[in-house]
Amino acid sequence: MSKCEQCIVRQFSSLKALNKDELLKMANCKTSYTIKKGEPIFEEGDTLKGVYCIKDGICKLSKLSSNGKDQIVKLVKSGELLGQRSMISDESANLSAVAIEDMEVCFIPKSEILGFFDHNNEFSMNVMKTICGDLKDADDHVVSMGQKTVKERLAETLLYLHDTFGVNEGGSLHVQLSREELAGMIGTATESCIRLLSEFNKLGIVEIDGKKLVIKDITKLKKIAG
Amino acid sequence: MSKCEQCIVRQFSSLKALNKDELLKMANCKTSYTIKKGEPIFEEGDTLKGVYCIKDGICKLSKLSSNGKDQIVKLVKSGELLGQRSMISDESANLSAVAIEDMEVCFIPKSEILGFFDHNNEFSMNVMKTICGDLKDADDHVVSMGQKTVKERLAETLLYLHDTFGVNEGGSLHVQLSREELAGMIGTATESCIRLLSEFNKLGIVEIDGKKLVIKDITKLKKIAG
DNA sequence: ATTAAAATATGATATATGTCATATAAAATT
DNA sequence: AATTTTATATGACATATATCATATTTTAAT
Repeated sequence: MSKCEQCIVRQFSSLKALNKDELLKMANCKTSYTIKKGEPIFEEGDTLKGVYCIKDGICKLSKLSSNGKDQIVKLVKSGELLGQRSMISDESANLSAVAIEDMEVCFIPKSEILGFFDHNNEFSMNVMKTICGDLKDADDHVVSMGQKTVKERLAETLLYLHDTFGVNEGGSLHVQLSREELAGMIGTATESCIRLLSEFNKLGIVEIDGKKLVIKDITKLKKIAG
Repeated sequence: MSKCEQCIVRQFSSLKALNKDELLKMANCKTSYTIKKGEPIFEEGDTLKGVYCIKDGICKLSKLSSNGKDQIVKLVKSGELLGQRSMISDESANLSAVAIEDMEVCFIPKSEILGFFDHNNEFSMNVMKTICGDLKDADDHVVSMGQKTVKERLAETLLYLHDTFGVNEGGSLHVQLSREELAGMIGTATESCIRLLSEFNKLGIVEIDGKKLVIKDITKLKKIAG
């Protein structure tokens, strides 16, 4: 069982407010998991008994719509916590969390986290700020979905992937989504997504090599995103 | 200066956790406003120096998109607080709040609210739960925007207005939005919104009398909303 | 290595939605 | 009451996007 003190998650998440004692206590009750690409951490409707610390890897948070398609609401990377909202609202998960690359996560039981809430004000405030940030992002997402065209949203999404998750050696976006997943982020049909990517490719904005996408003209992309 | 103890807002909002002393203290530093239909409470980008208690009336929270149109993200009614997120994130307002009917609101300075945060755990927890509820709603909103057609979203929105704000004597929806505003909620052009309303009218689903909309066949509407 | 399955790509076409023009109705102003 | 402005409504048309079909490429399974 590894310690929580040196864990990368501490530096970024609300957990940075925890002191040595609290971290030790947490290390004792956590469970570590490895999750393979494509596997779920939890599914919408699941009753979560705690939160998940993402130590490594990236996952998608999505929800199945009545049309049978998955809308991806958010991507989450290492250093973040999953399931905070469900825990606070005391509701089942509203979204499914599925790994889009191999992941390492730790599960921390609800009781432990709720204990921190009562005794560590800074921690509570951190969680609250995180959720407020998520709310702002979600509101902006609604505006974008309601007012922008698919093309604008594709441009916006590519920029988001670039800025949030960075690029590999060679310059391709680090997050490698299938066309279906990319379409699921944008809120469009897979074919439309493919077509627009081809268009961006022909315009010299994006270079396509299978799942590897290289942004060649970020200025144009920003102009399109509006 | 009226008291906060009997105020309707207390029953519904996070403020129900406040004790008599806290309410008295709050009553002493609050300012009451009357806001006429169409007037803003605050605009996106404004620096808020506190939160607003909605005592009476309804307002829209919206954001201007790069296409020059306003997307309405949420409607807020009496019993709710405005500006909590900005206060916690310590950021300027992300959305504009504009009255869609005459309103009575009270302004409570930031310092006052932040004091409650430190000393009243139940209050903090209430605020957190409210914001978590907003986040869930916003996520669902994103899914709906991304995956549903304009017709489905119109049906959904009419049902939301019906269920959340109720109907007048005569059965018409209590919230009376202009067609432009309704379109702004759905994320579509005003003409498309008008056209689909006409279609619903011809199908006997909605009765139209100017701004007054009566839902005649809620079952069909639910079926369309999906 | 061969085969099967899945993902990507593209064309053809249907449909939904946006835009522009214009008419009518309602509301506000003089 | 008359006039102007604004909101609602509808038609005509352009465009964006979805759907269906099919080819090709990539990945997985045997």
